[in-house]
Amino acid sequence: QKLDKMRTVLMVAEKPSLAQSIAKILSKGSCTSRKGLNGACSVHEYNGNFQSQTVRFKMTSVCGHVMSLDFIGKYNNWDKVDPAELFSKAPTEKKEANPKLSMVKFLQVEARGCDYVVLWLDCDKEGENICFEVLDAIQPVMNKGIVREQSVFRAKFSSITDTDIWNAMNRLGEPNRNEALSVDARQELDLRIGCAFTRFQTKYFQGKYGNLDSSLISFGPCQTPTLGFCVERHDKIQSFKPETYWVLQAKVFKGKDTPLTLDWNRVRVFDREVGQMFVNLAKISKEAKVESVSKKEKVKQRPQALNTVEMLRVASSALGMGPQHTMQIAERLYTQGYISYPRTETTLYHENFDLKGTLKQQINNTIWAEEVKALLSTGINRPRKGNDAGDHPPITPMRSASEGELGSDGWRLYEYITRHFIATVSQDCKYLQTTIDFKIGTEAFSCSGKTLISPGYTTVIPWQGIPLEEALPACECGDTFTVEEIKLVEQQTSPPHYLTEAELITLMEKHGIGTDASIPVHINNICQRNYVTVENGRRLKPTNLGIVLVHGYYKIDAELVLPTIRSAVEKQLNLIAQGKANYQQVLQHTLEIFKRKFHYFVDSITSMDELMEVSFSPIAATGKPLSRCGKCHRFMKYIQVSGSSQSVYALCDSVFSCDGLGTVQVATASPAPSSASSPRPPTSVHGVPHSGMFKLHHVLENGITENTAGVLGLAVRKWSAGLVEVHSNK
DNA sequence: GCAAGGTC
Repeated sequence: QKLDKMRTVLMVAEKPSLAQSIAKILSKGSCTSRKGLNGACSVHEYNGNFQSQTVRFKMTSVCGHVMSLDFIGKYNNWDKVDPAELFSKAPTEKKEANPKLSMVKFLQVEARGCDYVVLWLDCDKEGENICFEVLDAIQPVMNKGIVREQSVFRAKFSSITDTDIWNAMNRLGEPNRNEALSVDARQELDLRIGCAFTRFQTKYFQGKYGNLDSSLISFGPCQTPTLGFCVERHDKIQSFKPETYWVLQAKVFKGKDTPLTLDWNRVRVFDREVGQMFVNLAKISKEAKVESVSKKEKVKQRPQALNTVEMLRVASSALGMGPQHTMQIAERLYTQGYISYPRTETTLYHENFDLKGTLKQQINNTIWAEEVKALLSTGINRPRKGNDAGDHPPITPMRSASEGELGSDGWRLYEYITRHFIATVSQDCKYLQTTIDFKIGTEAFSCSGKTLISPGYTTVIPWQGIPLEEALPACECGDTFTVEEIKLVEQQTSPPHYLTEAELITLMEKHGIGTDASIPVHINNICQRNYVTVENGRRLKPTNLGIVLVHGYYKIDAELVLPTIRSAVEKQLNLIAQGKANYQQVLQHTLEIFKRKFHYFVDSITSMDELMEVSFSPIAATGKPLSRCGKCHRFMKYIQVSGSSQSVYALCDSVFSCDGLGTVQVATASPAPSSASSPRPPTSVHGVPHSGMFKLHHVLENGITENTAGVLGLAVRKWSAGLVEVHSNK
C-alpha cells in the first residue's frame, strides 16, 4: 500500500483577527499558533477533514490588499510627464501595497508545498479582488495537483459565527473573477483620473499666487465631492437673504398660575398687514377657550447596536473628536482588548451574542454600576433589529476599564461605546406629550409639554433625555384662560450653519462617497489640503481655496464635483461585477469620457483662474518668492515677532515635525542631515544676528539646514504656510 | 508630491 503524505490546505483571511477567529471555530479551539515572518500575520495550524481526507490546515491572513496600483517609475516625474498622458499612454503596474510587510514573500513561504487553498477574504468586491492577489502570489509555489482536480476554493460567509463559518466550509465555491475585475477597473480609473487632474491643477496654480497656501491641489472622485458638500452649504449661507416674518404671540393665564406662552397654529405670516389682521381677529376675545386637551404616550427608541459610521458621528458631535483621531483611538482600544473590532457596518447583534456576559463585565464600574445591576436583575431588553452587513459584530466593550488605564480620549470613547451598548439592551424612553388647543377669537393656538414616564435608556445616555419642563396646568375642554397679552412679533429667518462633520458623514454615507474605513481619510484630506477648516462645534468651513476650486468646477464641468460622478462610475463597475459588461470596454469607455473632461478642463482653466485672481494675489505682488519648505512644499514666509526686539527667522527642518497644516511639534533635535545627501548646497542667509539666538538658517527647497543641532531650547510660536516662528527659550 | 481601497 502506497503511503500518501498528508496534504496541506492553506487558508487565507483578510486580516489577522479574522484568521484567528475562523481558525478557532474550525479547529474547535485546538489549533496551534505562530507568528509569520512579517511579524504582523499569524499562522494557525490543526488537522482536520477536507474533501474526504485527513489534512493539515494552515490558516493565516493578509493585511488588506497585497498589491496596489501605480504608474511605472518614469511616469511619476511631474516635470517630464504631461498629465494628459496618464489617461492611456502611461503604463501601470502592481506594486506591493506595504513593502514593510513583505506580504508576497510571507504568503509564498507559507504556501510552498500546500495542495489546496481556501480563500476566506471578506465577502465584498474588495475581498474578491484580494483573492486574486493572493492567488497570483501563491500559485507558482503550490504543489501541482492532480489534473482537473479543484485546488482553489472560496468560502462565502456572512458573519463570524460557528454556524456561518461551518456552513461556508461545507459549501465552498470559487472566487469570482468579475467582481475582482470591477475592483481592478476602479483602481485604474481612480489612479489615472485623480493623478491627471491633481498634477495639472497643482502645476498650473502653484507658484502663480504668492498667498495660495497649498503645496498640493488635489482632486479625487471622493475627496472632491466631499469638499463639494461643504462648499454647497457655504453657498447657501452666502446667498441667504433673511426674510422678515410675523408671529402672533399670546400669553394666557388661569388663576395664580404663571402665564403660558402659546404657539400660533398658523406658525407665521410673511406680510405685516395680514399679521395685524389676525391680531385684530384674536383680540375680539379677552378669553382663551380650551378646545381640547390631548395626552399621548410617546416613545423615544433605544439606539441600534453601534457601527463605525455612527460611532464617528457621535464622537464628532458629542465628544468633539475628529473621525481620523477617533479611528486611531478605537484601534488602540481594540488591540488592547477593550472593545470589539471597530470597523464594521453591522448594527445587529447575532443571535448567540453574549449580551448578558458583556453587560456583567460592567457591573463594577462606579459610573454605570447601578443601571447595569438594575438591568441584570429586571432582565435586559431585546435589542432593536439592525442590519447585518456580514462583516463584523457591532462595536461593544470587551472588558471593564477605568479612566486611568485608557487616557483621556481613550476613556471618553470607551465610555461612549459602553454607554451605547448598555442603552441598546435598555428599555425605550417613554414620555407623555400633552397638547392643549386654544381658541382666542377666531385664531387657534396650542401649547404642548413633555413629562417623563420612564427614562429607559436615557439614564445611560443622558444627553438624549427628555429635558425637564414646567408642567402644563391641569385643565380640560371648555375651560377658559384670561388673555394677558396678544401681540405681533417681528422676526427674521436665519441662515443655515456650516456643515457639522457629523452631517457631512451622513451625506457621504447617503451618496456612497467612501466607505466606513475611508470616510475619515477623505475628511482628513480636505482639511490637510487646506480646503476646509474645522471650526467650533466641529463645523467645516471651506477656505478661499476650497471655495474657488468648487466654484471653478461648477463653472467648467459641474460633474467633476457632484456626488453623482462616483455613483455613475460605480454603476458601470457593478456591470462588470455582474458579468453584464466587459471589463476592458467599461474601463476604456470611462477613461475616454474623463480624458475628454480633462482636456475640456485644461482648455477652460482660465475660468477657474479668474476666480483665483479674486481671492489670491499674484506672486509678484506678495514680494519676492521665498523658497519652499522642503517638507511640505509650501512657500515660506518671513515672520517678525511683534513686540520683541529679537529677530525671528523662518525655519522649517527635520527637528520639527511638519504636518503641512497648522501644528508643529518640537521633536528631539536630530543632527541635520549631512549635506552630502543634499542634492543642492544650502544657500546662505545673510545678516542673521546671533545675540540670544541660535544660529538659524533658511530651509532650502530640499529641506536641508545647517546647524540644526543647536535648535533644542527654542520655542515655537506659530506655523503657517510652511513656516515656523522660533525664538530662544532661554 | 498624486486616487481610493483594504488594514497594522
